[in-house]
Amino acid sequence: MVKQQVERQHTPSMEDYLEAIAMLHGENKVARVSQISQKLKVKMPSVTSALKKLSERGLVVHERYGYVELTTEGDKVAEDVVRRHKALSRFFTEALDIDPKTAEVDACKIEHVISPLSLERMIKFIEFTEACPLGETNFQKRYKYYLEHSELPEECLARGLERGREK
Amino acid sequence: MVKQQVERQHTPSMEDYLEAIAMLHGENKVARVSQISQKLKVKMPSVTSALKKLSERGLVVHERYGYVELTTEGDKVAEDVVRRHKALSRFFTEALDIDPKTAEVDACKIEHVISPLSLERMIKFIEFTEACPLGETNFQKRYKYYLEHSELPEECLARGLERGREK
DNA sequence: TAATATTGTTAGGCATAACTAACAAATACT
DNA sequence: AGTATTTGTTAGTTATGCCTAACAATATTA
Repeated sequence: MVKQQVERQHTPSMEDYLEAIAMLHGENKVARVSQISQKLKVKMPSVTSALKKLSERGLVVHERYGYVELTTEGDKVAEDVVRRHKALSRFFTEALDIDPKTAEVDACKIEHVISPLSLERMIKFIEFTEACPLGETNFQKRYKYYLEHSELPEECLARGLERGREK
Repeated sequence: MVKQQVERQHTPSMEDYLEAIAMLHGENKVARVSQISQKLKVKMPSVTSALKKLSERGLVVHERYGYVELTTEGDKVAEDVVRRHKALSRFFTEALDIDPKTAEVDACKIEHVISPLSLERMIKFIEFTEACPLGETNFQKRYKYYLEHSELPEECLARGLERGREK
């Protein structure tokens, strides 16, 4: 009788603002409207109006012409976005061998929509492949060979395993 | 001097409509406003207005109170969305061992934002693991063991490989 | 066929989230 | 200190994409 699926609390846009503010805090100690604007590639008035909404929701503190601070709650949300972002970016680069730039772009989009379960599985995937590379039969090595040559590496063929060929 | 990154042609919402219409065509031969409405969980007026836009863009043919058809162009777009959807869904279920329902939900979101490269890599990943399972040292088997037990399977430990421990 | 139910449309409203133009405050420079 | 530049805000516009309410066409059925 109660709403089953919890609605996402914040929009992708709001998450982007929080993430940018958190990153600027990490880089420069402080966050300013102009910097947020640059980082997110939106104009300053967009930032001002976003900050107004985030203030109302108790996620940031921002007084006119001043620095932008995250509240405890805002920081919690921001850190979670950053966590998702990093996990995705890492999964794309390390597991799928995607170039860092594309991985970044994709992480920026997907971080807002991926389910907690899928994210967790990607993290587990990376953990596992790192913990269990099995030396030269290394899965990732074989996978990357396949990516580069578009055909299977020898280890996959040279064992006379006829599994799966013609039924 | 020319725009580097090609803007996405259609919004997630428009892609959803096209995808739904293509699916209904597959299921029922015809697509109607009420069915699209049900499938996408939006009200009928939202469908009507979306169809108007899609008509203007030459992606669907829809005359008042009639069936909805895809143009050649519309079908091309729809099929591409479906392709992305299926690839993602498959990657989540088969590579990450995620339940089909969550995989569907995530595919529905991510299909609109993932880069062609990342998608292609996920497809390659599945192709590779299927073509090269390496029998009992099967990567996926070990990965699933790790998921279930939260610790590494014996094959990963029982080889006296000290790689990476301390330094 | 006339009444009813279903389906679809139109009109109008609302929230999000961007934008430009104009103005105001703060900072930097001479 | 006074002017110019940078930074930030306000006001107003636009586009997307949903919604409800009211109405219209189509389909069903008594």
